[in-house]
Amino acid sequence: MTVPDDLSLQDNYTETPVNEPPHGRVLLHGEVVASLRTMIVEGELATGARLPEKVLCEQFGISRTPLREAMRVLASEGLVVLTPNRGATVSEVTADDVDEMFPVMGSLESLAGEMACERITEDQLAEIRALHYQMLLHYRRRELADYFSLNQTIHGKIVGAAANPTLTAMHASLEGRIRRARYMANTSEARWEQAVKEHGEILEALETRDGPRLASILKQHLKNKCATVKESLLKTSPPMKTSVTRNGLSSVT
Amino acid sequence: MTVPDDLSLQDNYTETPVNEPPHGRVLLHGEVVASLRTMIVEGELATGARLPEKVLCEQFGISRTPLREAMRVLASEGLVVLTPNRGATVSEVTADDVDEMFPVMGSLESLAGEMACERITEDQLAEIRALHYQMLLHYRRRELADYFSLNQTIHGKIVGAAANPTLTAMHASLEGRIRRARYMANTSEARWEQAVKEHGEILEALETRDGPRLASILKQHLKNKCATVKESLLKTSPPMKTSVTRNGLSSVT
DNA sequence: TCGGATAATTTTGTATACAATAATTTTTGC
DNA sequence: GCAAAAATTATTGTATACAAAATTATCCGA
Repeated sequence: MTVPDDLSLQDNYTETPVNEPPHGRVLLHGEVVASLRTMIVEGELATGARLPEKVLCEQFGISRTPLREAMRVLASEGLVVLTPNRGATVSEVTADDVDEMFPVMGSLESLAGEMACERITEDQLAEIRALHYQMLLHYRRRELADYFSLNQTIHGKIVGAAANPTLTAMHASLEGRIRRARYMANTSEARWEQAVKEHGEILEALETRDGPRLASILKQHLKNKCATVKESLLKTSPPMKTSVTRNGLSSVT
Repeated sequence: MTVPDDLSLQDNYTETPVNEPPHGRVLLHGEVVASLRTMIVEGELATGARLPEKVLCEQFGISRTPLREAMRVLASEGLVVLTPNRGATVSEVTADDVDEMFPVMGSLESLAGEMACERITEDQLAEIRALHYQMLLHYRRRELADYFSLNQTIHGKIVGAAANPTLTAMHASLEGRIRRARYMANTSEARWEQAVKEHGEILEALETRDGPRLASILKQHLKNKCATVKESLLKTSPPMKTSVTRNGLSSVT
């Protein structure tokens, strides 16, 4: 399997503090960071994959300077590991990492829920409600991927409703790292049903602006999600190795 | 006022994922990141200060390449703002930022407290106890700077006792950003007394391994700290402007 | 003298060059 | 034929070069 090798730099955006460029043009490394971040988080670049500069430079059509800047940033985000004189690889996600990340995610979302109850507007609530029922539809139809996508969106909207940029940034960063565990496939029917039930309670707590209740539901919801992921990690065979080559991304089983 | 201009690169360390270098030598940009991060967090480089590449390169004795890499990393940490074609400046810390950061800090420390109660060893507890009573001594003697320093250390030790690297990293990053508000000076006597009282309760909760109680004390403790900082920010005159020059850091009132 | 336009200078963003380390291949000795 | 050593190649880390943008200085007119 091979994907197109021209990763031309469209207008991806970064949340890194970069002021508006006076003349339209933007920093190259930022584009590359956004691109590679997506590729890593979405699993297009597998865990452990080497990231040779020359190849990536050719694919992005840039020189080594901005590419290397991007690598340093991704390393500081924990998505990439740098080994001096031996370059960069996509970082690994161990079961221990998952075990660490979820409690933190639970705290962040719990806070988000509490703040969201104080600040959410009727419009934002209506949006979340719509997403919720759309998600329920996907659940009925057993459309797992669509379900998960909306699920993420809803959690993101709740965090957004908390209107706290620091919280949003930390949540986004951690969410990206957690997403890499890609547990989606192996969710048991019972776990799924339970998650849907919790989402109903989440909406209810939001509607009644019951901050403490929402906080506690979200914390429990995340605890269950953590258990789901760990079950999945145990069952799943180790992820396939992909590598970056001149011809694009190729699976090497 | 001027400080020495040779910021030679000793062995500062980064928590960025960088494997051991096979041959002792380490990545230059990492050293610079650590150095500049400290300078920004400790307030040696004032909020809003421009960071001209040429000057910093001379001071660190390196070329622009690793310096610029360091700038990108600091930008991704939120300590520096990049404006295309106009370079880097130390980011500002507004009252709104403080208002955002503290609730998140409250959540993180609250989680840390809960986990610490589950995992803390007798040895770690003894260490914190020693630090606590040392801190009380500084309080009695009205040694504010020493008090604050130990205070930070204790909070850090509690987070460390939670034994969750993700949590530790996020806490450290946020702690650095909060420290920049440097509220220390204007803490009222009443606030100080209250904080000391809470620290007594913190130690008590740790000793009895009462996770929920510690979590709630810490959350309240951070809420009060937030109020202290905001009082202080209102009272304080805007911070003096320092700039980076060939001769070191110079105050320009 | 002041304001605005133009020119010189500085600073930045990206590309390339060069040196050092690591990986690979070839050679050599047994 | 195989293992170890040597030589070759590739890759990385840092420094420099060059072009584009922004800043500063200069000039000119009123």
